[in-house]
Amino acid sequence: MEISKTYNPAEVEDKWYAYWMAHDFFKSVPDEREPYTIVIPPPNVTGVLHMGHMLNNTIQDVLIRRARMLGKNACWVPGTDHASIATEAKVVAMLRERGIKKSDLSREEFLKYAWEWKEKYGGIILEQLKKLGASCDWSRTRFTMDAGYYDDVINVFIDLYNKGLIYRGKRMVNWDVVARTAVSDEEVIFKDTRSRMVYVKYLVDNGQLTIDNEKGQGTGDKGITQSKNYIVVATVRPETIMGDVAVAVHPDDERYKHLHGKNVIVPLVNRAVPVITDEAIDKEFGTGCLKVTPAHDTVDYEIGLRHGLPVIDTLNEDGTISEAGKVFVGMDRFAARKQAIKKLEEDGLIEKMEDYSHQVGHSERTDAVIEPRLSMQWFLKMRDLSKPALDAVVSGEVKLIPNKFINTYKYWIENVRDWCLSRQLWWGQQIPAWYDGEGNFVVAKTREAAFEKLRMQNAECRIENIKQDEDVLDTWASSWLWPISVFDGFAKPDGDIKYYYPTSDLITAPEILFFWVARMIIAGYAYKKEKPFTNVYLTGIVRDKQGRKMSKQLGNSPEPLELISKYSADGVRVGMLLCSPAGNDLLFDESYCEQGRNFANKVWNAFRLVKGWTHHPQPLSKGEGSRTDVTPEKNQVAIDWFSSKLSSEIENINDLYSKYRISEALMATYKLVWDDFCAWYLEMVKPDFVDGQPLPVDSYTYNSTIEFFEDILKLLHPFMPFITEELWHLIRERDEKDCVINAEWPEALPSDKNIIEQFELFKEVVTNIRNIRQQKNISPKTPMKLALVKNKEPLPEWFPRLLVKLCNVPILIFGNTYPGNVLPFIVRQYEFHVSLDTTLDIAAEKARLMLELEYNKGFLESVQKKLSNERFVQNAKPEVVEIEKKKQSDAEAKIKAIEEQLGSL
RNA sequence: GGGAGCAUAGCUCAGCUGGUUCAGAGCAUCUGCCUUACAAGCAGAGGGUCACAGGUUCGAACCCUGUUGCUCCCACCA
Repeated sequence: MEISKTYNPAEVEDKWYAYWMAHDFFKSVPDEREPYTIVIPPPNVTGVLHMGHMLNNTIQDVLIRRARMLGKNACWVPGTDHASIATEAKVVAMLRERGIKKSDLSREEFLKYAWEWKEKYGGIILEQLKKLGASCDWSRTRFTMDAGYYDDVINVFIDLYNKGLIYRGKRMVNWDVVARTAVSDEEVIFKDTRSRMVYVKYLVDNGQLTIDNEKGQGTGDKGITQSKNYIVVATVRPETIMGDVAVAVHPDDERYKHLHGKNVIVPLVNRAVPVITDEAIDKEFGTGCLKVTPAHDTVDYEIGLRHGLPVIDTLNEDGTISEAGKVFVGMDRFAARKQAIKKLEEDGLIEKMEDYSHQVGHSERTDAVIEPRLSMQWFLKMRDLSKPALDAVVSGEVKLIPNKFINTYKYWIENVRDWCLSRQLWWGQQIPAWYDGEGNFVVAKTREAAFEKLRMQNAECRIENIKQDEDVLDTWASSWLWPISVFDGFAKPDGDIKYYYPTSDLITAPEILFFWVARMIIAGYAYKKEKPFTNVYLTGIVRDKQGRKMSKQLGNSPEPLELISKYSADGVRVGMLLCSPAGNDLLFDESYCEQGRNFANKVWNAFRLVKGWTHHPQPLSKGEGSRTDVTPEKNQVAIDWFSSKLSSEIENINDLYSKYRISEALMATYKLVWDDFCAWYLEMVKPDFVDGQPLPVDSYTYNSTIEFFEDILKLLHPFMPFITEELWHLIRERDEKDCVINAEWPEALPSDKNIIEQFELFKEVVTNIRNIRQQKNISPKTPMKLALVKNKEPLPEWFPRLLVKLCNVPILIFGNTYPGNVLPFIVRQYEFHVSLDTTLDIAAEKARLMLELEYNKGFLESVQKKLSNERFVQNAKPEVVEIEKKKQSDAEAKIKAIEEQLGSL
């Protein structure tokens, strides 16, 4: 059978994914085993796979596959999030392309389009995950707007309302003028923005008064005191001037004391407003005067409340100036800003303008500049509800990995503010509040239930006149129930949830620590009296090589599916993990995927080698036949060594997994396979050729090698599920259900430290000899002769025959050297000579030895210095002193040997 | 403005309670090899004042202080 020289992943991947599915290997049903559960962070239903998903889901799949192999009942629940704002925006855009305006549609019509969209595009991202190899239990796929899920969200809302934790009120909220909805504090991104600070004159109402506005009155550099009948207010939002209802100064500000209680004229609209005093004013900022616009600024709103000021809302929900603004009505806020400046200039009311850089809130979804806006919304009181979620993380009941996020988390919870739950959108769970049109409202699940309640407040109320709240809930008010709802935890508290909850690990991005993780923990304690998961693994952000976040706009993100077709799913998975240290951002580069692909190919070729062996069905006894150069005795060392090495590495790998150092676990596996297994083990046991034919391999060696290979496939499987499954079936005849996906994770047997140590010595000798070949330009095919000249302890008896195998150099002489030219080298306390046919460059050799001598003398000196330091000998631990003493004697021996060599030259 | 974290080879990172081989890995680089598993490979080599400056200690990449540079989080300074 001819096996391709390179691994061809395309058909292999589809074949095995279908095979796993057909055999229900991803499916989990509760049983007597220990559960291992992951709920996927549900991607937006409109989403397409990006590199962040690739990383996140690769890690989840690695963990779930390993758990499955460890004999746990592994359950990975997939699904999607309805993502109200994002999806609604996409549907609106799609309708606009078709010439349909959202405003022309009824709610029902719009939702019909939205659901059509969801049915058509909603599954794309999940299909893409399958290409990556994600072993989710697809039969459990959930969507946050599924009927049952929808009910859970509504029921929780009603419950929280009944407990007095949800209230409705007119508050200052973050308003997204593009999406025309309120958004939560977490959805506001502050960005450094350059604006113009405009210094606007507000004339004092009483023409008699003169005010001095200059700092350092009369003594400043200008030397001139100007008297003015105005005060100057600094603002970056002159378009809000029409909403001004006062000018505030600090009560202690000497500059303005004479104005307390006076009126000033608001420009543009010529309204007289009082000068008030408030502690909240920063005397140092701007001119120390604040224009008070309660409708459009949080601070101003609070000042307004304290002083009983009116609220003039000059903005429409789409960000245009409202009727109440009186001027620039209907104009967009930014156009109005320009116009206001122009008008103020014309009126001579601008003192000066400055460039000003500050943080401005933008909508996470639409990137529109957020307007603080007063509006009627629903809020959830967070303080008491979040208390258990704080304790859980602080006590370590829920672990954050890496734990540097604990501080951030703590700070957020401790300072959490009430959560604005309502969104002025249609796509989402509609708020179950009902109004009778006369100022009464109730919260109830159905119209009928609402009617019953409303009748208590308003006997006249008629069922056909009551109206449900138009708003929907924030998306996160549904996804915070994800770990409970995906198991029908509300509807069937004694069902699957009992088995799977709390889930094991949550793998997600730190960006949504507050949005989602914190709130899931809150909901978990509120509704299950228990944490939703034990470990939260926070992945880094995928960036490009220049450290920029990958984004569509920058166009710096590779297309994941193209990467997969180029480098194979296994290659890309390995590539993602190679560059993702735990908890740090990763600078992604395609070359990592190339490395992953090359690694897959290496494994493939190791298989080709083993597959090409012919082997005797029975172990051969010694001396049987002439072609039995390869005997079990000869390979015993290699087998013993690798067996020990394998076990100690399994231990190491398990330890790394337990610390969630996935990238390092991969690297340890990589080196075990590439270096230990391929470069050393296989090189030692592979058969020699006689007459162009490889000698048969004895069955003991053959079977051992196959078993090692199988263990290696198991260790590789979480990282490279496809190639390992393919090889699992090629390497041995299997039953239909015998797959690596459900094979048992290899056990670390007791390993022989001694043989591992001996082998390290062996490797050093081999490297030295190969180095000499390289230096002297001697082909590996040319046999060389080696002498062991000096040794304190005997070499393991197997050295000579394995040296022949690996570097074509037998040790022929012990305790003596060769006549003629020899090249010496020292490994630990052993001195070797290689016999050379070529003449030796004495001068060069002397120079080399002198260098080595000098170096060792310096080293010895530093060790002696340490040992002659009394305080070191007294204070250091005895074993440390012992080590230093050993270093001293080794160095002395080495120096002596070098000197002897120099003498003999 | 407040807080957190980071700074180790050209790149990405390890380095766990200060003390094993005068600082490790992978990739990249350089040199020699198409050696019948693999050139997506083999063999070998080079490469670091552990950001900077002080301090503690017999001993510091590691602990302390300061400086510089980067990143992230939080925050209503108009």
